[in-house]
Amino acid sequence: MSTDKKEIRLPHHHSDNIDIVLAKLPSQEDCMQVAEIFKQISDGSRLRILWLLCHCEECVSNIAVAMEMSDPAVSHHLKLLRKSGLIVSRRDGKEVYYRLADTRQAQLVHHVCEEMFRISCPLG
Amino acid sequence: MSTDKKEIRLPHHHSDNIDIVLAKLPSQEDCMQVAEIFKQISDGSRLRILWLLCHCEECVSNIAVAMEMSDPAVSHHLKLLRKSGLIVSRRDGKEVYYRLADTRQAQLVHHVCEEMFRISCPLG
DNA sequence: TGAACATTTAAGCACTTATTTAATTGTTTG
DNA sequence: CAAACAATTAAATAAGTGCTTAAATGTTCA
Repeated sequence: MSTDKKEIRLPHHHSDNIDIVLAKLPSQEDCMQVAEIFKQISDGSRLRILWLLCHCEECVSNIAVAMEMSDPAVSHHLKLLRKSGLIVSRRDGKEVYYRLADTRQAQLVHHVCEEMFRISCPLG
Repeated sequence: MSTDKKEIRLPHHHSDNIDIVLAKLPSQEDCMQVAEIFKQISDGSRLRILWLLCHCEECVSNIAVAMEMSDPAVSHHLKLLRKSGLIVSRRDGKEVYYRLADTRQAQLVHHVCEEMFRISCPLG
């Protein structure tokens, strides 16, 4: 397994440590993978659903009413969130309950959401 | 100024503290505002550009070569990042230099990106 | 089994987005 | 001023997204 990076020669030279920085530049693949996580909280509706699931476990119809959204719209977002690994689901009778996943990614996303709301919406 | 929230009555009752949670639920407007920040790092190319600007100040053509992208594509992403307030620019002669903004949002985004790469791409 | 409830899926639509190529603007310097 | 370089903007396009309505699937219980 090789860890070589493509040699990049920049047209201009501004700083001496640019080569060190470029050596650590994440690959396109890694960036796409990480961006996929952030994509989950890049939509207001989905971010709001995730915020709720950071604070309680709930079933689809309750989430839909709380969000003032249709069931299919909520189901669509829950599917994306589950596919990304940020939430998990369990069925109990007729209802399917969703909650935050117990992973480091989910914990980090939870944390950054709380902080960003604190910073950007201090009166909220 | 009123801080009232719309009364929401859920179809099902699963937990007793759901009302407390719903009382703290961020508004749709606040969620859209915060999601707008996360939208900046929800695209792999833009996330990679921002990662670079977290580590150095650079001009457009150098960024384009480093990213192996066209100048207009890079310029497009830089425009979005600047509009969001995460980066700032300065012109020096023919070149325009971009760097991370000195704001709490930018610092938080920087931090969460570093952590997410560490967690999701430990070998990168 | 069949009716009612809960959730998901399918199809379609309006809208957004990332990129390319080409043209334009801004800046320096011969 | 004109040529060269740096960056941005414009137009066009292909792909993706969020939501709606309608249909289908899954589950319970009388």
